[in-house]
Amino acid sequence: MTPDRSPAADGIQTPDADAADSSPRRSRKAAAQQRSRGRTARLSYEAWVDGALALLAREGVAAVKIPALCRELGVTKGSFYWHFDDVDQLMAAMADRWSARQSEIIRALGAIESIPVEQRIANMAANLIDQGTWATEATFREWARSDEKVAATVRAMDQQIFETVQKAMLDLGFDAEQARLRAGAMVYLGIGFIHGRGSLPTPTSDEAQAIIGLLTIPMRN
Amino acid sequence: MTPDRSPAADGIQTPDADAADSSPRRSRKAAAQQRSRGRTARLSYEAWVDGALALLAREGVAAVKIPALCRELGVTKGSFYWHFDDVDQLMAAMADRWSARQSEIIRALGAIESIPVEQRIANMAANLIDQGTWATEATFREWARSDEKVAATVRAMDQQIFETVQKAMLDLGFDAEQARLRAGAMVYLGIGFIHGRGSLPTPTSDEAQAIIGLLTIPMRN
DNA sequence: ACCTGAACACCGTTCAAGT
DNA sequence: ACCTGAACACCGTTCAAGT
Repeated sequence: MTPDRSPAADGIQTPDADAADSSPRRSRKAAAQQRSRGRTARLSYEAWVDGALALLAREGVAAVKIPALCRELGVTKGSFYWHFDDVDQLMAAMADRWSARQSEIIRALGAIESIPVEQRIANMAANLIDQGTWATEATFREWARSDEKVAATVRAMDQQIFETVQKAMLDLGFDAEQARLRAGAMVYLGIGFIHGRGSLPTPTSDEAQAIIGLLTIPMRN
Repeated sequence: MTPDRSPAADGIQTPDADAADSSPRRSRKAAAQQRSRGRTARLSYEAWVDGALALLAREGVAAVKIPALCRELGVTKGSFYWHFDDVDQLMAAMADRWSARQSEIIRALGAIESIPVEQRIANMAANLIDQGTWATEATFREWARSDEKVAATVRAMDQQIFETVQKAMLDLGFDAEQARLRAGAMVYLGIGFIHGRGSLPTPTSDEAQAIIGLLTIPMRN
């Protein structure tokens, strides 16, 4: 009921912090029961999340149902509730793992100093257009609308992307306000592409390049 | 399964054509039974759709359940299935009515010849930022991901908006390719704003104006 | 023509009982 | 520590029967 101010929503998250504890949102039940054997419990937990992500990738969001997951893993529904408090917690765990991966990709793409700034942005756009990325992204953003935990994860990712792009804009020589404005436009453009592709023809990478050009080198025209 | 190339998705739809038949997707059952009394059947049908839209506006997408709707209208679940084949058809009917309204608004905002082109675009942006519009839009776009009929309706709307903006860009003096590119960027930006607001701070109308400026008058800088 | 009432399948959740 | 099996509430859908 109260707005969820989870620490993950408050800025750049260090991907390693998430990767270190690979099951940050696990059930209170499981957490309490874990101390004695640790290993088996954790493996089992990861198997659930991996299975769910596999189902998601293969058959879409509508297929992620507890009975289907249990059939896949060869257990009964009751077992699920030993590992998770409810289905929302599964979703949060899936979102955590996926966002840790994405977060690492964004960080890597933005950090390579050896390539020019504009190329870094183009790489991020290419990553977005890549099928597989946008499909999973769209699914998680859809979930975010009905689950505050997932929403917080998505917010943290958007924030990280925004800050990465903003820094790139500053590196290009724009002043603070112009950098903020242009970075915001680019992030909204990317989000719009994720949701809008299907309504309008998907831009080719040349066209994507041209649109990025509009926002990065306006004085050339 | 096959990509839905419904005629409505292929270009500008005349809003009046939609408005004339106010229940274009009604149940095959209802359509067959309507000839003798017409009036009462239609009123009842509209009451269902209105009730569902009211529920949607008041309590969000998760609250649009058949039992809740029936409670509100004071009937039993069985009654619902006399008017509709299934819940997807209700959604399609809701989407139709809402998109007819939005379509008319867009058409009106784009058509006023007396005001300058840039102002027309700014008006469309203002309509988008208006709360109420974006909330309902986000909900329908969410539904579109799991319902092909709703998806077709959303596609038709995006297409109409794109063509309106593209025409505005041509009026501003851009050549065909630049107009297409910039209009595409603006539409994706708008869609991104609908889904992304919440992740990033909502732009003020001044900021929105500045972003539009980036895409409409690049040579000024 | 329009609605009721009862049924059925399916999903999320709980929990006592097993090993 | 981890899982089974059976139960319950809830939602979508069907359909014979009422008026």
